[in-house]
Amino acid sequence: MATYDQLKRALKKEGLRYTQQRQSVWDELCATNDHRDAEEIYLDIRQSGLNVSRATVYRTIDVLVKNKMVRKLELGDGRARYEHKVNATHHDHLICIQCGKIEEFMDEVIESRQDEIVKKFGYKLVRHIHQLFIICSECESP
Amino acid sequence: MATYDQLKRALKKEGLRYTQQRQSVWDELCATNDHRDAEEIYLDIRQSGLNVSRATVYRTIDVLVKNKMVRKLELGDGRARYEHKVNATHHDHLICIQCGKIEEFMDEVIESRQDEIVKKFGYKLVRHIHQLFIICSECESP
DNA sequence: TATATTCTGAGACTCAATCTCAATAAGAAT
DNA sequence: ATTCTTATTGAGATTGAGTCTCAGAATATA
Repeated sequence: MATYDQLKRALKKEGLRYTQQRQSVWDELCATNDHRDAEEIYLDIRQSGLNVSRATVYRTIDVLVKNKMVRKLELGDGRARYEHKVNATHHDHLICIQCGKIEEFMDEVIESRQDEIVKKFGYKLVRHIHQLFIICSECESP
Repeated sequence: MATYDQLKRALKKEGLRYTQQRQSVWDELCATNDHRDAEEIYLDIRQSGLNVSRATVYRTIDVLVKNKMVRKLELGDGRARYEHKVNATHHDHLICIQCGKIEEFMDEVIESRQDEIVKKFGYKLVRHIHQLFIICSECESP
């Protein structure tokens, strides 16, 4: 497993033990490039024959997010989505308000404008959320 | 009251009755330029001697948001914030992750880049969220 | 192997937001 | 103004994502 060491390292850094359940959560997150919520991840783990509790799924995801192995997406609908960051470069999201499809975009001009804005205020940028809510081509003309 | 007609018009458009409670919620929202959550607005209404239930506060805010009289802000902490849009121009937000202070910014370059990105995908932009989470100058060097 | 410590899971709990439904109020008709 | 119809309100129940609890299980250390 390619991401085996990465998990072990993160857990060690946090002073946490390496367990089968934590590996299962990480494996499931890496299994797809989807943007799933915690419940979907929980169900997909059970689907694959393993048994990890909801509590452990949430707890493990928190550790992974803290260690930047997983990104948490807040779309404003009350359910956070998660995506693994293995081999991923920075990007933001386009979200179809009809079908829920999520796509990624990245724009250097926007990135640098953000830095300038924050600088002008005399602040320090920690992170940003940039989401474009759209109607995708399939939903527009089905 | 300057915003009396605006409320009446919106309610009529929605086929809803004009009531004292709905006026109170709208008044309270217009009373400040803060970014308050529903509970704060509810408490501030009670503070001012009026009595409107939490349910009515939530229900009225929904109508106001739908009619673009109020903007709903999702900061990812589970509590939506609201700001009235009387005499307001479009802007996005800078949020201090230390003290919670919210400031506004607007950048034409970013706005047009957004349009171009969406256009390139062949999609239709409906709305966007752009939030810069920062540490403000007071929090950085207190 | 014994002992200490962390982890897990089931379900209780939290909290913002929504829903229910009987009582009340608004608006229309007379 | 009074009556009638229908929408609105409020108190509290409910929902649902996420967190917490704690006894039992698993892991690490002596």
